[in-house]
Amino acid sequence: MNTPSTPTPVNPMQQLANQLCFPLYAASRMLTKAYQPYLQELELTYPQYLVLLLLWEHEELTVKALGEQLILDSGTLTPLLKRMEQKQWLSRRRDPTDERMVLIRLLPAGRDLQARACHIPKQLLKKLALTSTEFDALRGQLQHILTQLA
Amino acid sequence: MNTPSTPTPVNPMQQLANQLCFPLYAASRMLTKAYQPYLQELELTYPQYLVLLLLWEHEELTVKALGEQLILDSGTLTPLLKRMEQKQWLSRRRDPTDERMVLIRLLPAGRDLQARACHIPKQLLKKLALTSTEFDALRGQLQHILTQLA
DNA sequence: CAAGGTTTAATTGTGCACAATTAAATAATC
DNA sequence: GATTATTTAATTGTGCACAATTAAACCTTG
Repeated sequence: MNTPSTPTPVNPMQQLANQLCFPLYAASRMLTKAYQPYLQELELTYPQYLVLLLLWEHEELTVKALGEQLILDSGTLTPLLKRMEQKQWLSRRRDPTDERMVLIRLLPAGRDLQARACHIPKQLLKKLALTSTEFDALRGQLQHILTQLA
Repeated sequence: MNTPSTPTPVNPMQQLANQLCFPLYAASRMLTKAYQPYLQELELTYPQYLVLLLLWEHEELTVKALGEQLILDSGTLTPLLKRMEQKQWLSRRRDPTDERMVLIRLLPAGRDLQARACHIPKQLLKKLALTSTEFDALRGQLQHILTQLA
């Protein structure tokens, strides 16, 4: 009872790309939500947490360097960093030797968060419940995708 | 030359969870960007495209059903669907038999997009450059994560 | 050293994403 | 059948995410 004038196309959601891209999109959002209970205690969002991860390593970074590491532009970072500045977690100042650049420096209150956040990765790993093998495979494939789409 | 009073913690970004969660977060955003050139031609965003994928299959769905499939709540969907309604891709009306529900129905202009979008999945697959084996493994692992975090 | 080009952030505007609240309709229970 | 509880969308408010533009500082090259 299918009229030849309206050929039923392949079930669109069953298309291979959609079977991968939607789960990736959804998993990313679920993951952010999984962090939420831990980050909320620290009044932190996931992107802000990523900024701190980098500052805990380097103490001082330019906006550009942060943007390159996180693949985020100044349109995202500038207001985010201003919010973090207001909470005294970091400072923002122009580089005196090159006024184009803005130096983001970790402040004591931001350093203090490190100890309070150090348990988070372990909690997340537990939630994910991946074997070591699965973990490595997934990381590798995500890296492949990042490389491909870079 | 390391003072014992400041024990250097494990490089935070090297923590296992961060080596997985950040790539997942980044890959998801890169993927959305990879769709952009194709979707832009159709004046469509990625979440709007996902709504259409479902409507191409079902013609009419409630907001609740869309939300369950896409893991999005009315706070996200209501304004998104209103924008799509304005473009005449779909209609929104209360279910007469249960006024709590809003029925989203595909309109002709929304149906027309199906033919214009049908090449997109193949283009994306090409960009991802995954072998069939990698593809299945990745899909399975993302599914695992979605299940774990559900 | 002046003109033109490049680099770096900030700004502007649009569109998710989601928590929390509200409000209306329906269902359940007494 | 009125009371209470549940379901469903909409609303409100905050915070990304990103394209496009702007503006200042710096660099280059003639």
